[in-house]
Amino acid sequence: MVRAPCCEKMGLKKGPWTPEEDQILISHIERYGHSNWRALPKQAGLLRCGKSCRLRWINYLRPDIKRGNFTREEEETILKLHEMLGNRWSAIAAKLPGRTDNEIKNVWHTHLKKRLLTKDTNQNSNIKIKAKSMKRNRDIDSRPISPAQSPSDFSSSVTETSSGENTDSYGTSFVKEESFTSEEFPIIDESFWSEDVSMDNGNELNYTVPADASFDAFISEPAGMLCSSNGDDMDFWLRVFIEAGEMNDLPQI
DNA sequence: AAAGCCACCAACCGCCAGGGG
DNA sequence: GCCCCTGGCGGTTGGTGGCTT
Repeated sequence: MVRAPCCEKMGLKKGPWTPEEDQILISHIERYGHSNWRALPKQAGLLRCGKSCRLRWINYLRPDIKRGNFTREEEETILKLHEMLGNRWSAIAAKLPGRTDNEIKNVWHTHLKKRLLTKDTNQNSNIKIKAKSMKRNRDIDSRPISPAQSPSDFSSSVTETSSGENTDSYGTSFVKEESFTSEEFPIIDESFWSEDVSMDNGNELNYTVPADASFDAFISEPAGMLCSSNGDDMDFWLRVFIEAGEMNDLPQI
């Protein structure tokens, strides 16, 4: 049996918000702000718990909320960011002005996940990508290691070309080879990472590289997925699957 | 026309981290 | 260091409306 919700316990209202409640909440926040969510409903005269008020405001009533369907660009951004960050909806939402984590989560579960699954199936689901040969349209030297570039500007989503080759948004080309799983990735010296955010994301391993790490430093390490970040801002990331011993295929820095 | 199914999405729940006493 | 409170997050649920049979 589930624990009785706090709202019910206190005789507070649950369920969909009425326009009247919305108006009360908006007026109150416009006038007094929302320094204390717990106290807010009482002050505003709402029979809701603070949590419910906060959620309603954050996800629906905030003036900067962007309504309407997600654009193709927004969906692509979500896919890229999800690939990088996993289910960190708030972090993804931070990169999409006017969109909420809840909204993004819903879009992911209702549209994007299915799209991804379909794509995976079509592409022979078990295929993993390995950076066998890398060609870049841009000189990798010109890429900032320091987080000064916007993520959308520097994200790299893998798409498949008609020739079966995969390219990212920079034209980095990947050759699909045999399948291999996370267990087969070489072990990384954990002392290298300033912040251990490693996680098992399906068959992939994700790591965060210190923002000030030199590119030399991290390509010298065999890795699954490599990212660089600076705090919350994931400004640069490089998606490479590298096998030990194949570093020669990487461009010289 | 009615029933069943499904997709969507707003809202809720439980957990966790951070801050203050 | 401990406890409590609060905000924030991600997972899940349930109501609603549209579609199919």
